[in-house]
Amino acid sequence: MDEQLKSKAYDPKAIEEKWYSFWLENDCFKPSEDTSSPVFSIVIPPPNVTGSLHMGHALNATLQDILARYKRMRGYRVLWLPGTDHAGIATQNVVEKQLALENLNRHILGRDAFIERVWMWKKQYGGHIIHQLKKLGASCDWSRERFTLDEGLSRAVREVFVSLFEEGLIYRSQRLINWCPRCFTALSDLEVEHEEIQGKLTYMRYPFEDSSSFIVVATTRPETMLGDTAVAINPKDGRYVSHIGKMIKLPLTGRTIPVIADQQVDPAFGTGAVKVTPSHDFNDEAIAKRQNPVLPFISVIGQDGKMNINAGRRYTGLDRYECRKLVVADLKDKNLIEKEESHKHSIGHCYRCKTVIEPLSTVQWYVKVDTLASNAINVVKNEQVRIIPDGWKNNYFAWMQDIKDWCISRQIWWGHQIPAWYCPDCTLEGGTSQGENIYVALTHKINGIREGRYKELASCGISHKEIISNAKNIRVGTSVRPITGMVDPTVCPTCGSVNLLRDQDVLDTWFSSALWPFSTLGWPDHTDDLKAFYPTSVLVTGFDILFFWVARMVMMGIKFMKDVPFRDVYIHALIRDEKGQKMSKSKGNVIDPLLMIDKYGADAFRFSLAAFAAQGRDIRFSEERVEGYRYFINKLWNASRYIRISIDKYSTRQIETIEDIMSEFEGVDSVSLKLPERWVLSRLAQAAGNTSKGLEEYRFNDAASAIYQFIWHELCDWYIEFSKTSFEQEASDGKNQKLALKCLLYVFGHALKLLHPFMPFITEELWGMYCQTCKTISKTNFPDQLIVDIEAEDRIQYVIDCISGIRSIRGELNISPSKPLNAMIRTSSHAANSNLTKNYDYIKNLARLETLEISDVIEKPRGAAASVKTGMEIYIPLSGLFNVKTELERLEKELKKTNEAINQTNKKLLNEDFVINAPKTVVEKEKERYEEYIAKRDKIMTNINNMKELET
RNA sequence: AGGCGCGUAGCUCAGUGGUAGAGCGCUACCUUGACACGGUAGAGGUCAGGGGUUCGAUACCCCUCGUGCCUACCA
Repeated sequence: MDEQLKSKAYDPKAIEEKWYSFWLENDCFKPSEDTSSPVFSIVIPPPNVTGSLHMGHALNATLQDILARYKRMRGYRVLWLPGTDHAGIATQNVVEKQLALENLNRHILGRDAFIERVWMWKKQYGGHIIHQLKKLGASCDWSRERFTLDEGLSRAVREVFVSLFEEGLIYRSQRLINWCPRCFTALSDLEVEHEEIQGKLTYMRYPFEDSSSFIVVATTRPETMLGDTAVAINPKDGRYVSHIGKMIKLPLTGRTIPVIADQQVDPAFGTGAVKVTPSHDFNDEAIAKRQNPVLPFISVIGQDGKMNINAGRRYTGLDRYECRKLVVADLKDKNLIEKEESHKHSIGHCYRCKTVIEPLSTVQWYVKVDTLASNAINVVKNEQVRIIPDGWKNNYFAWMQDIKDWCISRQIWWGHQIPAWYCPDCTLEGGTSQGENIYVALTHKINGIREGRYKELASCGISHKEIISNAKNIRVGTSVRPITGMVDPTVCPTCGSVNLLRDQDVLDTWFSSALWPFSTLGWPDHTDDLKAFYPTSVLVTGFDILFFWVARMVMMGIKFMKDVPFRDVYIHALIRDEKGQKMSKSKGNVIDPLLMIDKYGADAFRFSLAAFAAQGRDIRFSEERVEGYRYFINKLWNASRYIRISIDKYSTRQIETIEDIMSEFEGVDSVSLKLPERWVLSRLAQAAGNTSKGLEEYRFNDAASAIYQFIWHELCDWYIEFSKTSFEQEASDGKNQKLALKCLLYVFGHALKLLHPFMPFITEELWGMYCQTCKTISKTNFPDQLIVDIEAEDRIQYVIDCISGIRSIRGELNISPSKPLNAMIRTSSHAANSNLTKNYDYIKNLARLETLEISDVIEKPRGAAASVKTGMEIYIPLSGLFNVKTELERLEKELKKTNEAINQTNKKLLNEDFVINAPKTVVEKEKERYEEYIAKRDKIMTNINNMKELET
């Protein structure tokens, strides 16, 4: 006797690892060699290499795995390509934290040594999330695993960069950007999270130069007043128009600044007068640039978030927030604070470290996105890319139409260093040397100088080589021409100088992620994989990266592959905790998927995620439901035990393999089958159809519930119970065909296949129990084109109604299930009579009857409980332990229900408009219902009267 | 401020222009030969509120309330 027959409970731990290794060893996850098959390909949205699996990943991977496994069983050539991205800022942060523990920092190490160090870290910890995906059962082709900093992917990045630059779609520009003073880098607009906070609005008095009076401005950032270069008012604002052009003596600084006019100023907000700090506020930058001449830009805050020398000696070196306090205090001393009021406003935070971002004016690299974006809009409009559910289309369009140029340079070291070089020896049009516009800060003093223009350093006798190897920071003005190319240049193509400096910045990680759908397949080479698997079939992802990836992948795909990167985009929900809160480390409400797998098994966890994944809604994770699906697996396990026990009991021959039995059974003519067998085959067909339909339409929850419903409430609740009778009948009928046993195996085998994409482990385990030599269930065909048998469904449904009627009487009168009953059924139609008679044994056994009489001439016995159904009346004589009062109550309740139904139906039928306007079929149906209920009511009333006689 | 979504059983959620559903929980009875991680039978819902369209609305439209998210340059 083997393990299953002994164990009444399923233990996932024992088998999951075994089967995962088995699949790997047998190359089950690699695309088939058969190039004539249709192709289905998915690239995984690469998780951060620093990451560990969270619920979002688990859901994402589970859905992809379900699709991949399903399509494999459908005969597709499936590629699911895994990998991770290098997560520039996040990874660098992690390693820098490590260094800090050793009292080191990246500048001490130097760039090369630092990068070496990050690679070491990646080698040691980077496989973490991949390992977790395997625990989940993900059927990725691990032989094709990629990383955004791979040699091949880096070549793709370079190719794209150079090509976009040469086309003028990549350029450098000095403007305000979002700067994270902690990560010390620029961020794109998307990487800034806005959060509403309760702040203060400070009203400050700015006196006019002539001290005649003052103008009051309101601000949330008093410290920036040190960099103000104007006060703006709306040109239509009568209160202030006369002030336009007047000069203000800016407090604390001694500078004078003008009052200017600008349309954007809202007279209704604050005082209607706005201080303008072009260097530290995006609005103010725009106002400054609209003025003629342009307002001066005075930067008072440095990259470290501290005030710089321009802020004045008193404030230099203070943190922005310290300085704010001091400025307000100083103004108060001078009686220049009018008031402070509390004020709600939203401010930007770094998405990696949550530090408040600082707008700073710097030179950065940008991608010009307008034409790329409009193409990306078109392919969604004309459905070359489908977004599912399509509610997200609007968000996509809205974002795309409003898109601004993408800042792609980051001031960090971990990533793809920008392939651009500068020549300090070339001469600009005006005759000045480019070296005048390259500013170098050295790590230490050389020849008495620590920082300065390249030309200055060179003239102090510092060699080019020394400059490069000791540079801490190199800033290059926008007037300096970048040199780029697929090969690192060694000489300047213009002047022949060999003194080239490489751009220090790296590219945004998302820049390489945007190429993922084709760079992972080998582009820019024309590989077989690229030909076979691009465009990919579907991208499965959460909406939070719709813009980060989907949009950018579409742009890059169209641009470089001349085709969209994927046909479908399936956007799944975000997983929240039971209270609907977003899971986050800081809230401490994170549920670790691996914990769930440990506790309930990967199958139960996966199935829960699929069942949760209704379209267009967030998911509140509920552990209780996971537990519920573990029970479901246990149910399946025990159904299998029943089957194996039955085989032992009824099969005289050697056990055949499940594959043989299933194919043999396929040849059986349904005419030779009894109704329960025909019924379960039909229900299987329906379940298979619904499961496929759900998966094809990305309605994972529908697919999951179709298979759940079938296995538990049809196969187990009814067919297995019917089969007990069928087996006995076949054992005694002398033919020894064992059709029912084969049918059960056939249906069970198909059910396992239907379930396999959701629950790969248990289904493989059970499948294997019926055949040591068969191929893995993952390589069988998904059930398809099974036959629906409506007649069998209707007839068995009638039998089920009959059995339920008897069970109701038992249940409601509180009669023990073990007490055998005698039942009489009076039928009122030939069809009913013949149907029930044919299924006599099934009714008798499933309703636990001692005797059963079916006839159309039955006289209702005295003292019997009754149940009235369409076409039949069921009587259970209960002399002795019969409680008249209880039975009366039961009948009264039934009568009430029936009367309500009659009223409802009657109301409709009396409504002429309904009869005239409603479709004929609906009216007919309603009439039938009415008749049925009337007949039922009459019978119930008769029974009630009988009962009352008995009572007296 | 705009845009999007959600409000259905005690809880978590499906769903549909024509009889309101699931899982968990609850009640009663049952160690019946696959399964107590189980079986059988029950209880429980003005489908947020108000208006409109319709023969008929939980579903379609409008408004209100509640709630969540995204976008925005009100200093």
